[in-house]
Amino acid sequence: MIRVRFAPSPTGHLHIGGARTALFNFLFARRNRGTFILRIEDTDEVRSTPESVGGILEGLRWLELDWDEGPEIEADGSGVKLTGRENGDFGPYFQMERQDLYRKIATQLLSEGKIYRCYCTAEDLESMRRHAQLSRIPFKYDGRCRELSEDAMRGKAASGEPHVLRFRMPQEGATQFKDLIHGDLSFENNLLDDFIIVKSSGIPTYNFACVVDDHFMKISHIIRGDDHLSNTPRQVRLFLSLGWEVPIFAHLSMILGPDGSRLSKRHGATSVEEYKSLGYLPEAMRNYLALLGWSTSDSQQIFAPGELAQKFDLEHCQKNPAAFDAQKLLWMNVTYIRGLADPELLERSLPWLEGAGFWNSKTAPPKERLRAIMRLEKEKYRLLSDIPKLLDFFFQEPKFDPQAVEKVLNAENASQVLTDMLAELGKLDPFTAKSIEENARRYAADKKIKNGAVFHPLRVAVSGRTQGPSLFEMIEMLGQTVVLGRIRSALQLPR
RNA sequence: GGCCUGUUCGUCUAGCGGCCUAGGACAUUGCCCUCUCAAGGCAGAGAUCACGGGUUCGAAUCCCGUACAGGCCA
Repeated sequence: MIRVRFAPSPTGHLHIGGARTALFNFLFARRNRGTFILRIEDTDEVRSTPESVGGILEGLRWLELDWDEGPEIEADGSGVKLTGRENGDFGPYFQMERQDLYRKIATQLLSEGKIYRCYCTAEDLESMRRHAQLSRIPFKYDGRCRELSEDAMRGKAASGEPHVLRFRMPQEGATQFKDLIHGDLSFENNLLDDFIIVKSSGIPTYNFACVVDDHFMKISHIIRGDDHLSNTPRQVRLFLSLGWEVPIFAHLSMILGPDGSRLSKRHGATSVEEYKSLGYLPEAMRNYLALLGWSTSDSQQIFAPGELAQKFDLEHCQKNPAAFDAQKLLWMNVTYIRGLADPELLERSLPWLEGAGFWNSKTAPPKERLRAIMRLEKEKYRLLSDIPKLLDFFFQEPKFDPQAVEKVLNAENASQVLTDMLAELGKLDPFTAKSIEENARRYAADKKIKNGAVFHPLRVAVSGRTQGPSLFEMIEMLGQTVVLGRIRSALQLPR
Protein backbone atom coordinates (compact mmCIF):
# COMPACT_ATOMS: atom_id res chain seq x y z
CA MET A 1 0.00 0.00 0.00
CA ILE A 2 1.53 3.25 -1.14
CA ARG A 3 1.18 6.12 1.30
CA VAL A 4 2.95 9.42 0.82
CA ARG A 5 2.75 12.73 2.52
CA PHE A 6 3.37 16.41 2.09
CA ALA A 7 4.42 17.90 5.41
CA PRO A 8 4.79 21.68 5.28
CA SER A 9 5.74 23.92 8.17
CA PRO A 10 3.17 26.71 8.36
CA THR A 11 5.71 29.48 8.66
CA GLY A 12 4.95 31.33 5.44
CA HIS A 13 3.36 31.04 2.05
CA LEU A 14 3.23 27.92 -0.06
CA HIS A 15 6.53 28.27 -1.88
CA ILE A 16 7.09 27.16 -5.45
CA GLY A 17 9.46 24.48 -4.19
CA GLY A 18 6.95 23.25 -1.65
CA ALA A 19 4.25 23.16 -4.27
CA ARG A 20 6.46 21.06 -6.50
CA THR A 21 7.17 18.63 -3.66
CA ALA A 22 3.45 18.40 -2.96
CA LEU A 23 2.73 17.85 -6.64
CA PHE A 24 5.25 15.04 -6.97
CA ASN A 25 3.84 13.33 -3.91
CA PHE A 26 0.34 13.76 -5.24
CA LEU A 27 1.20 12.43 -8.69
CA PHE A 28 3.09 9.49 -7.25
CA ALA A 29 0.10 8.60 -5.10
CA ARG A 30 -2.36 8.89 -7.95
CA ARG A 31 -0.17 6.96 -10.32
CA ASN A 32 0.17 4.09 -7.86
CA ARG A 33 -3.38 4.20 -6.49
CA GLY A 34 -1.93 5.23 -3.18
CA THR A 35 -2.93 7.71 -0.52
CA PHE A 36 -1.79 11.32 -0.37
CA ILE A 37 -1.59 12.67 3.15
CA LEU A 38 -1.24 16.24 4.34
CA ARG A 39 0.44 16.75 7.67
CA ILE A 40 1.12 20.11 9.26
CA GLU A 41 4.49 20.34 10.99
CA ASP A 42 3.79 23.18 13.35
CA THR A 43 6.30 22.45 16.08
CA ASP A 44 8.08 25.74 15.50
CA GLU A 45 6.00 27.61 18.06
CA VAL A 46 7.22 31.06 17.26
CA ARG A 47 7.11 31.01 13.48
CA SER A 48 4.01 28.90 12.89
CA THR A 49 0.82 30.84 12.25
CA PRO A 50 -2.77 29.87 11.51
CA GLU A 51 -2.74 32.27 8.55
CA SER A 52 0.06 30.25 7.01
CA VAL A 53 -1.92 27.07 7.43
CA GLY A 54 -4.82 28.69 5.62
CA GLY A 55 -2.61 30.01 2.86
CA ILE A 56 -0.92 26.70 2.26
CA LEU A 57 -4.18 24.78 2.15
CA GLU A 58 -5.64 27.31 -0.21
CA GLY A 59 -2.62 27.07 -2.49
CA LEU A 60 -2.82 23.30 -2.60
CA ARG A 61 -6.50 23.44 -3.29
CA TRP A 62 -6.02 25.93 -6.08
CA LEU A 63 -3.52 23.55 -7.70
CA GLU A 64 -6.06 20.79 -7.17
CA LEU A 65 -3.67 18.74 -5.11
CA ASP A 66 -6.45 17.23 -3.09
CA TRP A 67 -5.28 15.27 -0.12
CA ASP A 68 -6.95 12.03 0.94
CA GLU A 69 -6.09 12.43 4.60
CA GLY A 70 -5.45 15.53 6.63
CA PRO A 71 -7.23 18.65 7.80
CA GLU A 72 -10.73 19.04 6.43
CA ILE A 73 -11.54 22.35 4.86
CA GLU A 74 -14.58 24.04 3.47
CA ALA A 75 -14.49 26.67 0.80
CA ASP A 76 -16.57 29.76 0.52
CA GLY A 77 -16.16 32.60 -1.93
CA SER A 78 -13.33 34.22 -0.03
CA GLY A 79 -11.09 31.23 0.44
CA VAL A 80 -10.79 28.07 2.45
CA LYS A 81 -11.48 27.58 6.13
CA LEU A 82 -10.52 24.81 8.49
CA THR A 83 -13.52 22.95 9.81
CA GLY A 84 -11.70 21.63 12.86
CA ARG A 85 -12.40 18.12 11.61
CA GLU A 86 -10.01 15.80 9.85
CA ASN A 87 -10.25 13.09 7.25
CA GLY A 88 -8.35 9.83 7.71
CA ASP A 89 -7.71 7.29 10.39
CA PHE A 90 -4.17 8.30 11.29
CA GLY A 91 -4.71 11.73 12.80
CA PRO A 92 -4.36 14.14 14.31
CA TYR A 93 -2.59 15.68 11.35
CA PHE A 94 -1.19 18.65 13.23
CA GLN A 95 2.02 17.79 15.05
CA MET A 96 1.25 20.00 18.03
CA GLU A 97 -1.71 17.75 18.68
CA ARG A 98 0.46 14.66 18.72
CA GLN A 99 2.63 15.59 21.68
CA ASP A 100 1.45 12.69 23.82
CA LEU A 101 2.61 10.23 21.22
CA TYR A 102 6.07 11.79 20.96
CA ARG A 103 6.38 11.84 24.72
CA LYS A 104 5.42 8.21 24.94
CA ILE A 105 8.01 7.18 22.36
CA ALA A 106 10.67 9.33 24.00
CA THR A 107 10.00 7.71 27.35
CA GLN A 108 10.31 4.31 25.79
CA LEU A 109 13.60 5.19 24.12
CA LEU A 110 14.90 6.61 27.37
CA SER A 111 14.09 3.48 29.32
CA GLU A 112 15.83 1.42 26.66
CA GLY A 113 18.91 3.62 26.93
CA LYS A 114 18.73 4.58 23.27
CA ILE A 115 18.55 8.24 24.12
CA TYR A 116 19.88 10.14 27.10
CA ARG A 117 19.36 13.36 28.97
CA CYS A 118 21.85 16.07 28.19
CA TYR A 119 22.31 18.95 30.59
CA CYS A 120 24.77 20.94 28.55
CA THR A 121 23.93 24.61 28.51
CA ALA A 122 24.02 26.96 25.60
CA GLU A 123 27.35 28.22 26.94
CA ASP A 124 28.77 24.71 27.06
CA LEU A 125 27.84 24.19 23.44
CA GLU A 126 29.17 27.56 22.47
CA SER A 127 32.56 26.78 23.96
CA MET A 128 32.60 23.41 22.19
CA ARG A 129 31.85 25.21 18.98
CA ARG A 130 34.63 27.74 19.53
CA HIS A 131 37.01 25.01 20.41
CA ALA A 132 36.17 23.16 17.23
CA GLN A 133 36.62 26.31 15.20
CA LEU A 134 40.00 27.03 16.76
CA SER A 135 41.34 23.57 16.08
CA ARG A 136 39.74 23.67 12.62
CA ILE A 137 37.76 20.50 13.06
CA PRO A 138 34.08 20.25 12.31
CA PHE A 139 31.77 20.92 15.22
CA LYS A 140 30.13 17.89 16.64
CA TYR A 141 28.53 17.46 20.05
CA ASP A 142 31.19 15.71 22.10
CA GLY A 143 28.80 13.40 23.94
CA ARG A 144 29.90 14.50 27.39
CA CYS A 145 26.49 13.75 28.93
CA ARG A 146 26.36 10.37 27.26
CA GLU A 147 27.87 8.49 30.14
CA LEU A 148 26.91 10.59 33.15
CA SER A 149 27.15 8.55 36.32
CA GLU A 150 23.95 7.45 38.04
CA ASP A 151 24.67 9.84 40.89
CA ALA A 152 25.31 12.84 38.73
CA MET A 153 22.19 12.05 36.75
CA ARG A 154 20.03 11.75 39.86
CA GLY A 155 21.44 14.96 41.25
CA LYS A 156 20.70 16.92 38.11
CA ALA A 157 17.26 15.42 37.79
CA ALA A 158 16.45 16.27 41.41
CA SER A 159 17.52 19.86 41.04
CA GLY A 160 15.28 20.13 38.00
CA GLU A 161 17.98 21.39 35.66
CA PRO A 162 16.72 21.90 32.13
CA HIS A 163 17.82 19.26 29.67
CA VAL A 164 17.35 18.01 26.17
CA LEU A 165 17.09 14.44 24.98
CA ARG A 166 19.81 13.24 22.65
CA PHE A 167 20.00 10.20 20.47
CA ARG A 168 22.82 7.77 21.18
CA MET A 169 24.35 7.55 17.72
CA PRO A 170 26.43 4.46 17.01
CA GLN A 171 30.01 5.54 16.46
CA GLU A 172 30.97 2.96 13.91
CA GLY A 173 29.54 1.40 10.82
CA ALA A 174 27.42 3.14 8.28
CA THR A 175 23.79 3.86 7.63
CA GLN A 176 22.35 3.11 4.27
CA PHE A 177 18.98 3.65 2.72
CA LYS A 178 17.16 3.36 -0.56
CA ASP A 179 16.60 6.45 -2.60
CA LEU A 180 14.56 6.08 -5.76
CA ILE A 181 16.20 9.06 -7.37
CA HIS A 182 19.78 8.85 -6.15
CA GLY A 183 20.10 5.11 -5.84
CA ASP A 184 21.32 3.46 -2.64
CA LEU A 185 23.10 5.89 -0.35
CA SER A 186 25.42 5.24 2.58
CA PHE A 187 26.69 7.55 5.31
CA GLU A 188 29.43 6.97 7.88
CA ASN A 189 27.98 6.96 11.38
CA ASN A 190 30.99 8.52 13.07
CA LEU A 191 30.30 11.76 11.23
CA LEU A 192 26.88 12.03 12.79
CA ASP A 193 26.62 13.38 16.31
CA ASP A 194 24.17 12.67 19.08
CA PHE A 195 21.44 14.90 17.72
CA ILE A 196 18.69 16.32 19.86
CA ILE A 197 15.30 14.68 19.58
CA VAL A 198 13.44 16.64 22.27
CA LYS A 199 14.20 20.26 23.06
CA SER A 200 14.39 21.57 26.61
CA SER A 201 10.88 22.96 26.12
CA GLY A 202 9.68 19.40 25.75
CA ILE A 203 8.85 19.95 22.07
CA PRO A 204 10.24 17.29 19.76
CA THR A 205 12.68 18.30 17.04
CA TYR A 206 11.89 17.99 13.38
CA ASN A 207 13.85 14.78 12.96
CA PHE A 208 12.07 13.03 15.79
CA ALA A 209 8.48 14.13 15.19
CA CYS A 210 8.87 13.39 11.53
CA VAL A 211 10.00 9.81 12.11
CA VAL A 212 7.32 9.07 14.67
CA ASP A 213 4.61 10.45 12.39
CA ASP A 214 5.88 8.75 9.28
CA HIS A 215 5.80 5.47 11.14
CA PHE A 216 2.37 5.80 12.69
CA MET A 217 0.90 7.24 9.52
CA LYS A 218 2.32 4.22 7.72
CA ILE A 219 4.17 6.31 5.16
CA SER A 220 5.71 4.03 2.54
CA HIS A 221 7.65 6.59 0.50
CA ILE A 222 9.15 9.84 1.69
CA ILE A 223 9.36 12.23 -1.23
CA ARG A 224 10.91 15.55 -0.23
CA GLY A 225 13.52 18.09 -1.19
CA ASP A 226 17.16 17.07 -1.14
CA ASP A 227 17.88 19.77 1.41
CA HIS A 228 16.79 16.98 3.77
CA LEU A 229 19.29 14.51 2.43
CA SER A 230 21.73 15.13 5.26
CA ASN A 231 18.97 14.58 7.80
CA THR A 232 18.03 11.25 6.38
CA PRO A 233 20.70 9.05 7.98
CA ARG A 234 19.73 10.42 11.38
CA GLN A 235 16.11 9.62 10.74
CA VAL A 236 16.96 6.17 9.42
CA ARG A 237 18.91 5.55 12.63
CA LEU A 238 15.80 6.45 14.61
CA PHE A 239 13.60 4.12 12.62
CA LEU A 240 16.09 1.34 13.16
CA SER A 241 16.48 1.84 16.88
CA LEU A 242 12.71 1.76 17.28
CA GLY A 243 12.55 -1.44 15.31
CA TRP A 244 10.39 0.19 12.68
CA GLU A 245 10.42 -0.46 8.99
CA VAL A 246 12.37 2.23 7.12
CA PRO A 247 10.41 3.91 4.32
CA ILE A 248 11.81 4.31 0.84
CA PHE A 249 13.15 7.77 0.11
CA ALA A 250 13.15 9.99 -2.95
CA HIS A 251 15.05 13.24 -2.66
CA LEU A 252 14.03 15.85 -5.18
CA SER A 253 16.53 18.39 -6.39
CA MET A 254 16.16 22.01 -5.40
CA ILE A 255 14.69 24.77 -7.50
CA LEU A 256 17.05 27.63 -8.20
CA GLY A 257 16.54 31.18 -9.36
CA PRO A 258 17.65 32.21 -12.86
CA ASP A 259 21.07 33.16 -11.52
CA GLY A 260 21.69 29.72 -10.08
CA SER A 261 21.22 30.63 -6.45
CA ARG A 262 18.42 29.29 -4.27
CA LEU A 263 15.09 30.63 -5.43
CA SER A 264 14.16 33.59 -3.28
CA LYS A 265 12.05 36.73 -3.25
CA ARG A 266 14.58 38.80 -5.09
CA HIS A 267 13.97 36.57 -8.11
CA GLY A 268 10.33 37.70 -8.21
CA ALA A 269 7.20 35.86 -7.24
CA THR A 270 7.96 32.75 -5.22
CA SER A 271 4.65 31.81 -3.68
CA VAL A 272 1.79 30.00 -5.33
CA GLU A 273 -0.53 32.68 -4.01
CA GLU A 274 1.29 35.35 -6.00
CA TYR A 275 1.04 33.38 -9.21
CA LYS A 276 -2.65 32.95 -8.65
CA SER A 277 -3.23 36.66 -8.23
CA LEU A 278 -0.99 37.45 -11.19
CA GLY A 279 -3.42 35.58 -13.43
CA TYR A 280 -1.79 32.21 -13.95
CA LEU A 281 -3.92 29.14 -14.54
CA PRO A 282 -3.48 26.39 -11.98
CA GLU A 283 -3.21 23.73 -14.67
CA ALA A 284 -0.39 25.65 -16.35
CA MET A 285 1.38 25.97 -13.03
CA ARG A 286 1.03 22.27 -12.37
CA ASN A 287 2.28 21.34 -15.79
CA TYR A 288 5.27 23.65 -15.50
CA LEU A 289 6.13 22.51 -12.00
CA ALA A 290 5.92 18.88 -13.05
CA LEU A 291 8.55 19.51 -15.69
CA LEU A 292 10.96 21.08 -13.21
CA GLY A 293 13.08 18.07 -12.48
CA TRP A 294 10.95 15.49 -14.19
CA SER A 295 10.37 14.55 -17.80
CA THR A 296 9.18 11.75 -20.02
CA SER A 297 11.58 9.99 -22.34
CA ASP A 298 10.11 11.88 -25.29
CA SER A 299 10.33 15.27 -23.53
CA GLN A 300 6.58 15.81 -23.72
CA GLN A 301 5.69 19.37 -22.80
CA ILE A 302 1.93 19.68 -22.50
CA PHE A 303 -0.13 17.15 -20.61
CA ALA A 304 -3.86 16.65 -20.90
CA PRO A 305 -5.85 16.49 -17.66
CA GLY A 306 -5.03 13.29 -15.84
CA GLU A 307 -2.12 12.52 -18.08
CA LEU A 308 0.51 13.62 -15.57
CA ALA A 309 -0.89 11.29 -12.94
CA GLN A 310 -0.75 8.54 -15.52
CA LYS A 311 2.82 9.07 -16.64
CA PHE A 312 4.63 10.34 -13.57
CA ASP A 313 7.45 8.27 -12.15
CA LEU A 314 10.30 8.90 -9.76
CA GLU A 315 12.87 7.19 -11.99
CA HIS A 316 12.82 10.08 -14.44
CA CYS A 317 13.42 12.70 -11.78
CA GLN A 318 16.50 14.79 -12.21
CA LYS A 319 19.29 14.66 -9.64
CA ASN A 320 20.65 18.10 -10.39
CA PRO A 321 18.87 21.30 -9.41
CA ALA A 322 16.62 23.10 -11.88
CA ALA A 323 16.47 26.83 -12.51
CA PHE A 324 13.01 28.36 -12.45
CA ASP A 325 12.26 29.77 -15.89
CA ALA A 326 9.49 32.34 -15.67
CA GLN A 327 9.42 32.69 -19.44
CA LYS A 328 8.59 29.10 -20.01
CA LEU A 329 5.90 29.22 -17.36
CA LEU A 330 4.40 32.16 -19.20
CA TRP A 331 4.46 30.30 -22.49
CA MET A 332 2.76 27.40 -20.84
CA ASN A 333 0.09 29.70 -19.44
CA VAL A 334 -0.54 31.10 -22.90
CA THR A 335 -0.85 27.59 -24.26
CA TYR A 336 -3.37 26.65 -21.62
CA ILE A 337 -5.39 29.83 -22.02
CA ARG A 338 -5.68 29.18 -25.73
CA GLY A 339 -6.73 25.65 -25.04
CA LEU A 340 -9.66 26.81 -22.95
CA ALA A 341 -13.08 26.75 -24.61
CA ASP A 342 -14.59 30.24 -24.85
CA PRO A 343 -17.25 29.79 -22.18
CA GLU A 344 -14.68 28.35 -19.80
CA LEU A 345 -12.22 31.14 -20.47
CA LEU A 346 -14.96 33.65 -19.79
CA GLU A 347 -15.87 32.08 -16.45
CA ARG A 348 -12.23 32.09 -15.40
CA SER A 349 -11.67 35.71 -16.33
CA LEU A 350 -14.86 37.07 -14.79
CA PRO A 351 -13.11 37.92 -11.51
CA TRP A 352 -10.60 40.02 -13.42
CA LEU A 353 -13.25 41.73 -15.54
CA GLU A 354 -15.22 42.41 -12.41
CA GLY A 355 -12.12 43.74 -10.68
CA ALA A 356 -11.63 46.20 -13.50
CA GLY A 357 -15.24 47.29 -13.23
CA PHE A 358 -16.19 45.97 -16.67
CA TRP A 359 -18.66 43.44 -15.45
CA ASN A 360 -20.79 42.51 -12.55
CA SER A 361 -23.46 39.93 -12.10
CA LYS A 362 -26.28 42.49 -12.08
CA THR A 363 -25.52 45.08 -14.71
CA ALA A 364 -23.99 42.75 -17.26
CA PRO A 365 -22.95 43.18 -20.17
CA PRO A 366 -24.40 39.84 -21.13
CA LYS A 367 -21.96 36.97 -21.22
CA GLU A 368 -22.80 36.34 -24.84
CA ARG A 369 -21.33 39.70 -25.76
CA LEU A 370 -18.37 39.33 -23.40
CA ARG A 371 -17.48 36.05 -24.99
CA ALA A 372 -17.60 37.57 -28.45
CA ILE A 373 -15.36 40.44 -27.35
CA MET A 374 -12.90 38.16 -25.64
CA ARG A 375 -12.60 35.93 -28.67
CA LEU A 376 -11.21 38.88 -30.61
CA GLU A 377 -7.90 38.86 -28.72
CA LYS A 378 -7.74 35.32 -27.46
CA GLU A 379 -4.31 34.47 -28.81
CA LYS A 380 -2.84 37.46 -27.03
CA TYR A 381 -3.66 36.71 -23.41
CA ARG A 382 -0.60 35.71 -21.47
CA LEU A 383 -2.24 36.04 -18.10
CA LEU A 384 -5.88 36.23 -17.12
CA SER A 385 -5.08 39.67 -15.79
CA ASP A 386 -4.18 40.79 -19.34
CA ILE A 387 -7.76 40.43 -20.47
CA PRO A 388 -9.27 43.60 -19.01
CA LYS A 389 -6.17 45.58 -20.01
CA LEU A 390 -6.38 44.48 -23.61
CA LEU A 391 -10.12 45.00 -23.91
CA ASP A 392 -10.72 48.12 -21.83
CA PHE A 393 -11.82 50.27 -24.75
CA PHE A 394 -14.81 48.03 -25.33
CA PHE A 395 -16.10 49.00 -21.92
CA GLN A 396 -15.05 52.60 -21.53
CA GLU A 397 -13.95 55.58 -23.59
CA PRO A 398 -10.51 54.98 -25.07
CA LYS A 399 -7.48 56.37 -23.32
CA PHE A 400 -5.46 57.86 -26.11
CA ASP A 401 -1.86 56.81 -26.28
CA PRO A 402 0.02 60.10 -26.85
CA GLN A 403 2.52 58.45 -29.15
CA ALA A 404 -0.23 56.94 -31.25
CA VAL A 405 -1.96 60.30 -31.53
CA GLU A 406 1.26 61.99 -32.52
CA LYS A 407 2.27 59.40 -35.07
CA VAL A 408 -1.04 58.39 -36.56
CA LEU A 409 -3.74 60.97 -35.90
CA ASN A 410 -1.46 63.91 -36.56
CA ALA A 411 -0.18 62.37 -39.76
CA GLU A 412 -0.92 64.03 -43.07
CA ASN A 413 -4.47 63.47 -44.29
CA ALA A 414 -5.50 61.70 -41.09
CA SER A 415 -8.15 64.28 -40.25
CA GLN A 416 -9.46 64.22 -43.77
CA VAL A 417 -9.61 60.44 -43.77
CA LEU A 418 -11.48 60.38 -40.49
CA THR A 419 -13.90 63.05 -41.59
CA ASP A 420 -14.65 61.12 -44.77
CA MET A 421 -14.93 57.81 -43.00
CA LEU A 422 -17.25 59.34 -40.46
CA ALA A 423 -19.63 60.10 -43.27
CA GLU A 424 -19.08 56.72 -44.95
CA LEU A 425 -19.63 54.69 -41.83
CA GLY A 426 -22.57 56.83 -40.86
CA LYS A 427 -24.60 55.70 -43.83
CA LEU A 428 -23.35 52.13 -43.83
CA ASP A 429 -26.07 49.51 -43.56
CA PRO A 430 -25.65 46.74 -42.59
CA PHE A 431 -22.82 47.59 -40.20
CA THR A 432 -20.73 44.44 -40.36
CA ALA A 433 -17.03 43.65 -40.41
CA LYS A 434 -17.40 42.69 -44.05
CA SER A 435 -19.21 45.82 -45.15
CA ILE A 436 -16.90 48.05 -43.13
CA GLU A 437 -13.83 46.51 -44.66
CA GLU A 438 -15.17 46.76 -48.22
CA ASN A 439 -16.06 50.34 -47.62
CA ALA A 440 -12.67 51.27 -46.18
CA ARG A 441 -10.78 49.57 -48.96
CA ARG A 442 -12.91 51.16 -51.64
CA TYR A 443 -12.32 54.55 -50.06
CA ALA A 444 -8.54 54.05 -50.07
CA ALA A 445 -8.62 52.93 -53.67
CA ASP A 446 -10.75 55.91 -54.75
CA LYS A 447 -8.44 58.36 -53.04
CA LYS A 448 -5.37 56.50 -54.29
CA ILE A 449 -3.90 56.25 -50.83
CA LYS A 450 -2.51 53.25 -49.05
CA ASN A 451 -4.86 51.04 -47.08
CA GLY A 452 -2.77 51.73 -44.02
CA ALA A 453 -3.42 55.45 -44.30
CA VAL A 454 -7.09 54.66 -43.73
CA PHE A 455 -6.88 51.74 -41.38
CA HIS A 456 -4.39 53.15 -38.90
CA PRO A 457 -6.16 56.42 -38.09
CA LEU A 458 -9.43 54.52 -37.74
CA ARG A 459 -7.87 52.11 -35.29
CA VAL A 460 -6.42 54.84 -33.11
CA ALA A 461 -9.63 56.86 -33.27
CA VAL A 462 -11.83 54.05 -31.99
CA SER A 463 -9.44 52.31 -29.58
CA GLY A 464 -6.87 54.92 -28.63
CA ARG A 465 -3.94 52.78 -29.60
CA THR A 466 -2.04 51.29 -32.49
CA GLN A 467 -2.30 47.67 -31.48
CA GLY A 468 -5.44 45.67 -31.10
CA PRO A 469 -7.80 43.16 -32.63
CA SER A 470 -8.71 42.87 -36.25
CA LEU A 471 -9.88 46.38 -37.11
CA PHE A 472 -13.18 45.62 -38.83
CA GLU A 473 -14.39 43.08 -36.33
CA MET A 474 -13.48 45.50 -33.61
CA ILE A 475 -15.53 48.25 -35.23
CA GLU A 476 -18.49 45.97 -35.75
CA MET A 477 -18.34 44.86 -32.14
CA LEU A 478 -18.22 48.43 -30.87
CA GLY A 479 -21.34 49.25 -32.89
CA GLN A 480 -22.17 52.05 -35.25
CA THR A 481 -23.24 54.64 -32.69
CA VAL A 482 -20.20 54.23 -30.51
CA VAL A 483 -17.82 54.23 -33.44
CA LEU A 484 -19.24 57.40 -34.93
CA GLY A 485 -19.03 59.07 -31.55
CA ARG A 486 -15.45 58.06 -31.08
CA ILE A 487 -14.38 59.26 -34.50
CA ARG A 488 -15.98 62.62 -33.74
CA SER A 489 -14.16 62.83 -30.41
CA ALA A 490 -10.88 61.88 -32.03
CA LEU A 491 -11.34 64.74 -34.51
CA GLN A 492 -11.79 67.12 -31.59
CA LEU A 493 -8.58 66.03 -29.94
CA PRO A 494 -6.15 68.90 -29.25
CA ARG A 495 -3.33 68.93 -31.75
C1' G B 1 35.72 24.25 7.96
C1' G B 2 33.69 19.11 7.49
C1' C B 3 30.33 16.00 5.12
C1' C B 4 26.71 15.05 1.31
C1' U B 5 24.76 15.65 -3.57
C1' G B 6 25.31 17.16 -8.35
C1' U B 7 27.64 18.98 -13.45
C1' U B 8 24.37 17.56 -21.57
C1' C B 9 22.60 24.18 -26.02
C1' G B 10 21.19 30.83 -22.24
C1' U B 11 17.08 27.73 -19.54
C1' C B 12 14.05 22.92 -18.74
C1' U B 13 15.52 18.36 -20.52
C1' A B 14 16.13 13.23 -23.86
C1' G B 15 20.12 9.93 -23.33
C1' C B 16 20.98 4.66 -19.10
C1' G B 17 28.37 1.36 -23.95
C1' G B 18 27.70 1.30 -30.51
C1' C B 19 20.96 4.06 -33.11
C1' C B 20 24.56 10.68 -31.02
C1' U B 21 27.96 14.02 -37.18
C1' A B 22 23.77 14.58 -29.25
C1' G B 23 16.97 14.64 -29.99
C1' G B 24 12.72 17.80 -28.03
C1' A B 25 10.75 22.34 -25.55
C1' C B 26 11.19 27.68 -23.90
C1' A B 27 13.91 31.85 -25.26
C1' U B 28 16.59 33.77 -29.68
C1' U B 29 17.60 35.14 -35.39
C1' G B 30 15.77 35.59 -40.48
C1' C B 31 11.92 35.02 -44.03
C1' C B 32 6.65 34.31 -45.37
C1' C B 33 1.58 35.70 -44.17
C1' U B 34 -0.70 40.46 -42.79
C1' C B 35 -5.03 46.47 -41.38
C1' U B 36 -1.57 46.99 -36.25
C1' C B 37 0.04 43.78 -32.39
C1' A B 38 -0.12 38.84 -31.87
C1' A B 39 -0.84 33.98 -33.65
C1' G B 40 0.65 30.65 -37.52
C1' G B 41 4.09 28.56 -41.36
C1' C B 42 9.14 27.80 -42.98
C1' A B 43 14.30 28.11 -42.26
C1' G B 44 18.58 28.95 -38.98
C1' A B 45 21.97 29.69 -35.08
C1' G B 46 23.03 27.54 -30.40
C1' A B 47 26.18 21.82 -26.18
C1' U B 48 34.19 19.68 -28.37
C1' C B 49 28.13 16.24 -23.21
C1' A B 50 32.63 20.89 -16.63
C1' C B 51 37.99 19.50 -17.00
C1' G B 52 42.01 15.69 -16.72
C1' G B 53 43.12 10.67 -16.54
C1' G B 54 41.76 5.58 -17.09
C1' U B 55 38.54 0.85 -18.53
C1' U B 56 36.89 -0.82 -23.45
C1' C B 57 37.41 -2.61 -30.33
C1' G B 58 34.10 1.56 -28.97
C1' A B 59 32.03 6.39 -23.56
C1' A B 60 27.72 11.85 -22.86
C1' U B 61 26.88 6.89 -20.94
C1' C B 62 31.46 2.75 -16.44
C1' C B 63 35.84 3.99 -12.76
C1' C B 64 39.32 7.62 -10.41
C1' G B 65 40.97 12.61 -9.60
C1' U B 66 40.37 18.09 -10.13
C1' A B 67 37.38 22.31 -10.57
C1' C B 68 32.84 24.51 -9.85
C1' A B 69 27.82 24.74 -7.94
C1' G B 70 24.06 23.61 -4.42
C1' G B 71 22.61 21.45 0.30
C1' C B 72 23.26 20.10 5.49
C1' C B 73 25.83 20.74 10.15
C1' A B 74 27.96 24.70 12.22
